Amino acid sequence: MSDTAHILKKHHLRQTNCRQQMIAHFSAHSYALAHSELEQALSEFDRVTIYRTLYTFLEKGIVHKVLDDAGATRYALCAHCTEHQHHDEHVHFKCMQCQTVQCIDTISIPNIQLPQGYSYIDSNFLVRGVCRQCNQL
Amino acid sequence: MSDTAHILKKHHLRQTNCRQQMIAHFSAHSYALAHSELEQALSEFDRVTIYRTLYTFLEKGIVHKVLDDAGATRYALCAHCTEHQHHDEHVHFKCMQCQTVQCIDTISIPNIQLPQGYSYIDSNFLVRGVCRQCNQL
DNA sequence: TCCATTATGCAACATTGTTGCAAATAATGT
DNA sequence: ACATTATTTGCAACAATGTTGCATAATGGA
Repeated sequence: MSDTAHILKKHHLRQTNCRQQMIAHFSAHSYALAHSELEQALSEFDRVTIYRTLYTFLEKGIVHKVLDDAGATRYALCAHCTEHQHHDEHVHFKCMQCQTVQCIDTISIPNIQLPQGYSYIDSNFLVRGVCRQCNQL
Repeated sequence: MSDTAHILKKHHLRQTNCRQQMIAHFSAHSYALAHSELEQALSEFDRVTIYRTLYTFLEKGIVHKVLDDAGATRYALCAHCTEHQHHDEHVHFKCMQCQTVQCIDTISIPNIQLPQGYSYIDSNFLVRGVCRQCNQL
């Protein structure tokens, strides 16, 4: 069974063309994808289907949301998420030159001490800078 | 001279009704405001004017962008920003109950060590949880 | 008060995201 | 292989968010 088929099966999702291709597309890219990029790359599917598939993947813990400083939400494959809980406490890095956003799995988000009375659910850490590839130009 | 007038003068901006009221509105709220909230509160002004004023304020370092996990961008007054550089390395806290996003000035973003080859510009740290007010219900 | 510059309002449009419903498809059991 | 059922998809329509061009109005300085 292919990798993409396996991921779908693991999460009790039906094997559909759109889902398989979306997972394949995520796997083929090391950076977070915005809806618009998926729409362009997978133009045989309807915009709405892509939105709904992203939503399904989010729910099941297949992808996680990546905040960007410029409007559109991006998504990236989860490494360790489950249907019950996302575990994405890693840093997201946005390169201001090539505009890509990637997950930096090697740095975990430092623990912070919230003020009295605040409780913690999760967090999202976006670092902006210039990535290795762009720095070497 | 009023506070709002002073802020505009400091940044060499003309004193206009919309700008003054926007700054006043920001000052009156301890949490980050989305465009839609400003539009509702300042309905005498055009949507476009509010967008452009936000853009101007961003440029001048009067407000900073606050990332939210749900679509729309929010903005909050800067404490220490200038036209030349934003200094917003504090934590933003989103309460999942009342949905407000506030700046937590008392916690600064911990320094993180990026992988080799990456350079740092700035960062944006969003913590999701439940705020003090909502926890006390 | 006049003038040059800048800001605003309006219209039009582009992008992003959502909802309802009918037709197509996937999984299941026979 | 086929029929049944539940789910997914495509389409249409819409809502929300964000952008651009241009004529008019307002601001600040001479």
